[in-house]
Amino acid sequence: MKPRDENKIDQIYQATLKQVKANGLAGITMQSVAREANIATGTLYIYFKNKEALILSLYHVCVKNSAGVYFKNYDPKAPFKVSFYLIWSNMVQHRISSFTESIFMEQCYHSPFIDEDTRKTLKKMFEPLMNLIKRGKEERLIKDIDTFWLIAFLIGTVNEIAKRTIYFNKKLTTEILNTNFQMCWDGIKA
Amino acid sequence: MKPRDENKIDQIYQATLKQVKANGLAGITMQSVAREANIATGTLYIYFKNKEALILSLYHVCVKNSAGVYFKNYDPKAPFKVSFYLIWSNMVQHRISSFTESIFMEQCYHSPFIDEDTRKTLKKMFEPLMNLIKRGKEERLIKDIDTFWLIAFLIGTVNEIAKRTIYFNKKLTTEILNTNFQMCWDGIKA
DNA sequence: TCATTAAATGAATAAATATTCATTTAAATT
DNA sequence: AATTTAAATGAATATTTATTCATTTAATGA
Repeated sequence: MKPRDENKIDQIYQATLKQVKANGLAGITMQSVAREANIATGTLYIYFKNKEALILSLYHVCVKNSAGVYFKNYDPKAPFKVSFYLIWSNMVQHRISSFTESIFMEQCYHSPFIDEDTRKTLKKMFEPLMNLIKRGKEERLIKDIDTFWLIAFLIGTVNEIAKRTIYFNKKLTTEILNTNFQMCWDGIKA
Repeated sequence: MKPRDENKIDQIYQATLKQVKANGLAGITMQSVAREANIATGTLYIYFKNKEALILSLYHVCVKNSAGVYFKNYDPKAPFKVSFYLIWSNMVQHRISSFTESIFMEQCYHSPFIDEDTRKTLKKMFEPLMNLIKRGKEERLIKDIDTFWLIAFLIGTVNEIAKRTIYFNKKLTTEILNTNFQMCWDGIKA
C-alpha cells in the first residue's frame, strides 16, 4: 500500500500561512492553499476533514510551537533579571522568526474558526511567565502592580517590536534589542 | 422624488463593524451585513458599488476618526509631560471606546482589501505624535532613542491595554490608567 | 391629488468556493 | 511480476455568497 507523505501536512501548513500572510484569513481558499502547496485540491481533504479543521489544526500547532520556544533555556534558579531578559528576548525573537504564525494566530482570534474554549488555551501558555513575574514582585525587584497589567505591558512591547521589525523591514541588532529591553525594564522595575 | 436616508450609510458601517467583531473579516457576507443593518441586500449596492468598496470606505472613515481623537485638547504650548499624558490617554481611551473599529482596521491591514498605498496613510496619522516625541528628546526629558522605537513602545502598550480591557472585561479606572501610564513613562523617561 | 423619481426590496442569477468522487498512480507485500 | 491498498488527482457537483434587476414603496413638487 502507498503510505502517506508525512511531509505533506507541514507543506499544507506552510502554504496556508503564506496565503494568510499575503491575503489575510479572509483571502484564503482551499484551491489557493492547494496551489501554493503544489498538490491537488482533493488531497487537502485526505489530510483534513474540511477547511475549518485545517485552520483549527494549524492554530493549535502554532500555539504549541510558541509556548515551547518562549521558555527555551529557562533556568528557574537563575537570578530574576537574567530569566526575565531571556524570556522577553525569546518572545521577541520567536515572534519575528515566526511572524506568519503570529499574524495567523492573531487573525484567528477574531474569526468564525476559533471558539471560546480554544481561545482559553492561549492563556495557559503564559502561566510560567506569570509565576516568574510573581517571583519578581516577591523579591521587590519589580513594581507592585497587578500581574495582569504587568504582563499586558510586556506583551504589548514585544508584539509591537516584532510587528515593526517586520513591517518596516528593520534589522533587529543586539543593540536595538537591548535598548528596547531597557525601556521595558525601566517600566516595570521597582 | 425619494431622497436617500442619510442615516443608512452609518447604519451599514455599524452593522459591518459588529459583524467583523463577531466573526472576523473572514466571516462577513453581504447578506449578514444587510441582516444586521435591517435592510435588504440590494440596498447595500445603492450605497456601495460592491463589497470591496464598502470595506475600503469604512476603513478610511475609521482611520480618519482615530486621527482626530488622538489629539483632542492637545495644546502644543503645554509642558511636555502634560501633553504626552493627554495623547497617551486619548489613545487608550479611543481604542477602548472604538474597539470594534480598531479590530476592523487591524484585520484590514492584512487582507486583500487594503493595498500598499492605503496602508501608508496610516503613518501620517502619527506625525504630530512624532513631533511631540522629538520635542521631549530635545528637552532631555525622555531617553535619546530612535523615535521609531519610542513610538513602537508607546503604541505597543496602548494597544495591549485596550485589548485586555475589552477581552477580559476589565473596568479601566483612573487608578489603573495611571498605573499603566507610570510604567510607560518610567520606560521612556531619561 | 397625482405624477415623477429614486430608494428599497428580495427573489433570481452569476460567480466564487468548498467538497466529493471516479479514476489514476505508486508504494508495499506476496 | 502481480496484487493489494491507500494516496493523489482534478474535473464535476454542491454550496455559499456576491451581484443584479423587475417590482414595489414613499417622498417630493406640480
